[in-house]
Amino acid sequence: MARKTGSHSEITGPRVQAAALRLIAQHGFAAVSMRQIAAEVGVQAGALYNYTNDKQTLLFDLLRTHMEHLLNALGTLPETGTPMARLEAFCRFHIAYHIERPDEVFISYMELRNLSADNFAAIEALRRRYESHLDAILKDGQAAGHFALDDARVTTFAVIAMLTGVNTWYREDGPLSKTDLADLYWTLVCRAVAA
Amino acid sequence: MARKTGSHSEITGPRVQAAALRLIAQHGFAAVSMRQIAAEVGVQAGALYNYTNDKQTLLFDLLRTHMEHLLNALGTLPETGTPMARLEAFCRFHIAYHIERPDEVFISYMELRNLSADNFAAIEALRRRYESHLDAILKDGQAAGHFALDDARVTTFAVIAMLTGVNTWYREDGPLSKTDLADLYWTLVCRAVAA
DNA sequence: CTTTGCAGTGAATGCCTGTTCAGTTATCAA
DNA sequence: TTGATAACTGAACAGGCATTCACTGCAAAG
Repeated sequence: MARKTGSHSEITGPRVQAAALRLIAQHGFAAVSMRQIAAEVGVQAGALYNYTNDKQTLLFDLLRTHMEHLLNALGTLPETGTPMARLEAFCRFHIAYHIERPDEVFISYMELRNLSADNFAAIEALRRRYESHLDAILKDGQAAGHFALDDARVTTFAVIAMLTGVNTWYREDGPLSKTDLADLYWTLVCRAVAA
Repeated sequence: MARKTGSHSEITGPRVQAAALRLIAQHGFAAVSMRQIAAEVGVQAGALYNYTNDKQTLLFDLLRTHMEHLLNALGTLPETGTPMARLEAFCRFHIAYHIERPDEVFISYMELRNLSADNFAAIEALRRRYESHLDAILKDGQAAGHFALDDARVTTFAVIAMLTGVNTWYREDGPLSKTDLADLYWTLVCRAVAA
């Protein structure tokens, strides 16, 4: 019958994703060719089509996978506790998760415009689900009188932009530990929203 | 001698820049061809080379021009007053300037990786000059005891990321006026840094 | 009215693109 | 050992790429 052991597809498949992720993060989706990705994996360009329908789908799968993992990880955060405690947990989670995945984060922001209309809508829906989690925390805290917000929606955007901005400058070998980093940003967020 | 009146180059030149700006912001540098830019202007691709040495220089000039205009505009802000007043002026300036130029801002962040090494270094230097302006305000306010900052450099990055994030969601025809917008962000920044 | 030279054309250059597919190789099941 | 088939190759396809350049049309200067 069919081969089982000795099948390479379970090895090559992830390697295609990894190579595409790295190269697209570095050079941009349009600037990276299927031949470059194949060379990184060590196969010919045609072999990539065993693992993706086309280049567009390859990009979409990278973004979709990232957003799904992000939402799954978010789902493990406790939903109980004060809004302040939940906000702190969210901020620390966001920084910790994003700082470990700079390539995924980078292309999830940069390559949206290279998605087809359908694919774009799908990724945007996932992103909105993520943002609505923070939005809910802020509105709960506002209602409970713990936060003083002029506009919860704008605050959501502001906080997420601020936290995600870490990826543009943080370096693993810099002077700040990841704990320092999270402490600094949490202080800023906390002061900005506290009543 | 040479023609003066009737020369089109003073008209076509800016039109090339404008078309390139618009198309690159929409589709990305690598995804836009010289033929597309030429078509937008209404000439053949070869004619573009009367206005730029090559595609790379066209991108570089767009980013350099944007950064120089930004720094020039920044230079008109008063250097006197309390650190708090200067910080408020900076925040309102940053939002107002960026919100009016979404395409320039977008490509200045997104297309850095498509610059040659030399060109990248030049743009980065201009960006650092801009950021150092905010950094100086924060350090002055810290020294004068008006701000309570755990790390001025990180605060600079955090504030700039937060303010620039406006461009990702603000729509002219939305419910918020630009004054509302600036008020909301200034409140957040002020609370985050005030002693 | 002739000369000047700018602005733009359109064809050509050599190379790269995503994608397909007939054919080859390697490994397993029987 | 044989037959099946997953995985991959390498060539081919039609088209697009940035860039160059001999040439044309035209508006202004002298």
